[in-house]
Amino acid sequence: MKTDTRLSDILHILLHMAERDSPVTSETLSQIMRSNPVVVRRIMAGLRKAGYVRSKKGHGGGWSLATDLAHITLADIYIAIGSPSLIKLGFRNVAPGCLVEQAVNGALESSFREAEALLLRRFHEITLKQLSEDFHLRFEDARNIEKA
Amino acid sequence: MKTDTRLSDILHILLHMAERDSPVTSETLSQIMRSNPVVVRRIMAGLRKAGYVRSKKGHGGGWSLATDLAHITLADIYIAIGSPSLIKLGFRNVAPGCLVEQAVNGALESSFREAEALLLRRFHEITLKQLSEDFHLRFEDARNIEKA
DNA sequence: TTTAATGTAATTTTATATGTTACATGAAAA
DNA sequence: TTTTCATGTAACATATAAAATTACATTAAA
Repeated sequence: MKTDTRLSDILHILLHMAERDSPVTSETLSQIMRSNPVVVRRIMAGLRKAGYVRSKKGHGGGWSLATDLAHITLADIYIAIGSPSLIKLGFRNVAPGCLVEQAVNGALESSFREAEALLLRRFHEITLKQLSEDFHLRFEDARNIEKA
Repeated sequence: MKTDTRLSDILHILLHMAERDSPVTSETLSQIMRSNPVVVRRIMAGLRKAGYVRSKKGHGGGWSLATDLAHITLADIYIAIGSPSLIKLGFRNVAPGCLVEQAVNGALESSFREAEALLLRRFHEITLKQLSEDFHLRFEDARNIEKA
C-alpha cells in the first residue's frame, strides 16, 4: 500500500509560496509539485476553505498565503485536509458480530489511538514558520558549501 | 486511501485456528475471512516461514498452529508479515535535492518514527494468548446474556 | 487410483488515486 | 469592449496496486 503524501505535498507548496511575494499560479505550483494544475487547485481549495490561502482569478492572479506561517501548525493543516487516519493498519470489519473480530479490534484500537494521539501532539508543536526557518538554514548551508 | 487489514486478518485467522484441534483448510479459513483460499494460502505462507503455523497437504490436511499462543506477540506477527510501514502518511520524494522537501521531510520523519516506535512497543506487550482469553471472556458474556 | 488438500505462477478484476479535458466564471490588460 | 489569463469544477480517462481468480503441479490419505 502506498503512503499518502498529501500533507507533505501541501507543506511543500506552502513553503514555496512563502518565498514569493506575488500570487503563484496553479500552473507554477504544479511544476514545483511535478503534478497537474487541476490537482493543485483541488488541494488548495481545502486550504482556502480553512482560511490559510487566498486565490485570485484573472490576469496576475493565483494563490497567496492568507495567514502568517508562525500561526499555522502541522496539526492545522492536517485538520484542514480532513483529519485522515494516520495509521496505515486498520481493522477488519467483515463480521461485526464475530467475537474474535471484536477481541482483535479492541486490542489494536487502543494502540492505534495512542500512536495517533502522540503524532497529533507533535503536529501541534511544529509551526510552518519553523519549517521555513529550517529551509532557510539549509539554503545558507548550501550556499556556503558552494562558495568554499 | 484504504487501511491495510492484513495484521487484523491474520490475528483473526490464528484465533479461529486456536479454537480447533484438527487442521483447518484454506477453504474453511477463506469462508471465515470472507475471502479466497489462494489469498489465505499466500498470507499463511509467510507465517509458516516464520514458524508460527504448519501446513499439511492431502486428505485431512490444512493449517494448524505450530507455536503456543502465549509465546507470540503482535510484534512477532507484524514482523512476520514484513514490518510494513505503520504510518499512513508519507514523504514526498519527487525532488530529493529540493531543500524545501528536505526541511519538510525532516520534520515529519522524527514524528513518524516516534509514533511507530510507540506502536511497536505496544505490539510487543500483547500476546495472542491475551487476545484469545479476551475472546473467551466475550464468549462467556454472550452466553450468559443469552440465558438471562 | 481417486480424492482432497496445499504451492505457486500467471492472469484478471477491482478499487482508488491521479491526471486530463472541457468549459464556465471572473478579472485585468490591451 | 474584447482578448487574455487565471481559477472552479464536473466529467472522464489513465495508472497503479491490491485482491481475487484460474490453472495446474505436487503431495498424501482413503
